[in-house]
Amino acid sequence: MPRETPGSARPGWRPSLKDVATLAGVSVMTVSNVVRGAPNVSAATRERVLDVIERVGYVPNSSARNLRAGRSGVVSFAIPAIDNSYFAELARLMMDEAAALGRTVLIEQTKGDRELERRALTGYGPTPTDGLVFFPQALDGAQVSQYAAGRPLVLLGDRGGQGPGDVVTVDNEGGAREAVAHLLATGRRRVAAVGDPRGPGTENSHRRLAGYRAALRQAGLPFDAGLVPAVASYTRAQGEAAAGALLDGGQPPDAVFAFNDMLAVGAVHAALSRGLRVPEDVAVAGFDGTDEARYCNPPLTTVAPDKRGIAREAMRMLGDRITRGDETPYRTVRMGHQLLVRRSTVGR
Amino acid sequence: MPRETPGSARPGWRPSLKDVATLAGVSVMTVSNVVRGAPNVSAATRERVLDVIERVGYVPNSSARNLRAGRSGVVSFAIPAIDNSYFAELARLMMDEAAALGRTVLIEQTKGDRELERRALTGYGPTPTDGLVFFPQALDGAQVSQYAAGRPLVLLGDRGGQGPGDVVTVDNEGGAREAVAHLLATGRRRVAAVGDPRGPGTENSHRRLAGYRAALRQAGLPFDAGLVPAVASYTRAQGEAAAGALLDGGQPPDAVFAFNDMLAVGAVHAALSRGLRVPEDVAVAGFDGTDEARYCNPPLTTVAPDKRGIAREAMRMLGDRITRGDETPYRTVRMGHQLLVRRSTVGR
DNA sequence: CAAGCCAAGTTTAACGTTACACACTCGGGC
DNA sequence: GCCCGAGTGTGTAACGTTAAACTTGGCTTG
Repeated sequence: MPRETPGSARPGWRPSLKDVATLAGVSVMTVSNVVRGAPNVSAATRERVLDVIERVGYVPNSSARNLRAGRSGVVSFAIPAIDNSYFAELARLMMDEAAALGRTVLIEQTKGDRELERRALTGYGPTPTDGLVFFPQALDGAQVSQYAAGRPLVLLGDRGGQGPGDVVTVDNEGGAREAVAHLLATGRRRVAAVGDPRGPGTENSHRRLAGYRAALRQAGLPFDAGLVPAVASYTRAQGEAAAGALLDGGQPPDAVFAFNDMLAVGAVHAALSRGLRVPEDVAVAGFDGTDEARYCNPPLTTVAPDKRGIAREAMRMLGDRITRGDETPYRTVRMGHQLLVRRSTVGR
Repeated sequence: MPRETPGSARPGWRPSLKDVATLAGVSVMTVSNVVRGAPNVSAATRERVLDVIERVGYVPNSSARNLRAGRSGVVSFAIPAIDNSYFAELARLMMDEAAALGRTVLIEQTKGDRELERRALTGYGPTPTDGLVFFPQALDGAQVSQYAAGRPLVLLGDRGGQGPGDVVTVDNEGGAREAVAHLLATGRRRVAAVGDPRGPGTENSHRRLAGYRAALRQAGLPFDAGLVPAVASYTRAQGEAAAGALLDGGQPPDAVFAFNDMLAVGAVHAALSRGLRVPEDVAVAGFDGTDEARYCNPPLTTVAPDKRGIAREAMRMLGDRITRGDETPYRTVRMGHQLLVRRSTVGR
């Protein structure tokens, strides 16, 4: 299916408006009008131009368009890792919501790296983006604020008070408290918390840890630092390692609350591979409400944020900032969550 | 952290080279030279310019750069769904490999939709891309060839003979055959194949089905269409439904070979939730070698393609087409795979 | 000491697109 | 017969960046 080429046909060559115009015997503007569906083009002319476009395989050059328009219609979704089921599902929803608003999503992996997070925030990089939805991990509020500097920004995850952008979050502390309270209600007394990322870490982790402590307090149980191991990342492997170490210890827990579903899946695996029964010997609960947790064996009890709601609100707020150049004070939206009780904590 | 703004400070305003130049008292080209690290700038001048850049928060406009350069450094990775663990893992690797080559990856979800696949191929859309790595699902070779028309293209997955672009694949038929042969070798006699997407579907599925049939043939077993249900998508839910229906039938299988890990996870879930034991009552094997399969309970036997190799080769070949305008005949690279035997087929 | 050369800049002209202002040609109303 | 407006279409300038050609002045070199 060879394409016609008015000029020299260099390898990567693509026809421009000008080429189409020449071939169709009209001006560049008329072709542009046809392409954009603008008025003031007769049916006959339109037909002729469309023929040529079809014939030479013209596709508008989005770089030129973006330059002209001053915006690209692309928003970045900056997350630690796309192969974390929660982020994969969230990414899918973000793309859906963005598409509904006529935007495209560019996924950027920050891997919890300061420099990569900085780059995502500043908008450095080969793709022009109009703003971003950002899940911070390495950077604190002040740094985020400094680097983003005026770019439309929506932050995912808890923030104490005013953030450097709009915030969409769930009640991390409440969700964690409910999950742990549920574990305690089923008679567990040594509940481990897996996911504390020592040091600054994400605000989310701190909230979930706070929820854990609150649940213990309400039940009149002491906080035991020995039941709260550090993890290097929120992966299945780290969950297995951390839970495994606890289970191999002198005073193993009778329940594990993992700060996300990846860790929880790892914890379940650690228990089962040691011949322990879940939930009889050790109950496991997670956070994220991923599909993976649902299909885990046993199915995983988990705190499920309203992911679609998060995606919808994030894209809506970001869109407002972009199109309206919205200068109103930053808002925080807290989406709902649900404790999905499954067999990993209550058995059959 | 307010930024200095020479002109009027409209909401979405960002400083350009010109603004920096004015403020620094040099020409635009000098600023450009500083930014790009080009020579012929004195240390003093460089210093002064960098100061201003820092002060006003200048970030290069990539639309203008891309327009000027005629390419964007962005490649698209078009897949059916990012929340399929295999694609999520592959996406991560693609991004890593691309970054090593100085490129960025834009993930596009086609959802097995003809129109979305067409858009990905033509490069329509707000983001300029230099080419794409494409996992076809709805479109056949001729259509792919027509729509891509000269764009650098790497196809993922089996193709009979010459494709409309470079091809990176694994031995789907061989992998499937090995997996099924393994099931048969453990004494299974009624092996179901879950994943046949009736109609055209992906070439991969057909190859895996061919491998399944080949293994049966080698073992002298008849092909039973009743053991090969259709699925609507390669998801956990479809795997559960398809396997569930088989297990609830009059002549349930004693093993299930699922065409990907998502389906396999669903199949395991279907079996366990019916009180069946895996692998004692029904063995389950998958395809993809995802991390999720490894952490499944019981851990899932799966055919693991060399995903990193796939990502590396795909990006390398695509890069060659882009930078060298490579016009050599299309090549096909077949990456290795490994049958990872785990407890879902052999027990303890 | 003229010729040449180098470093440190500047000027110019694109890349492809589109907003805006302008031009032309018909019919029809007065 | 002249003007007006609607319907079509064209020309110009600008978006921000950079390759390439050009300028300037100081310094080496034969």
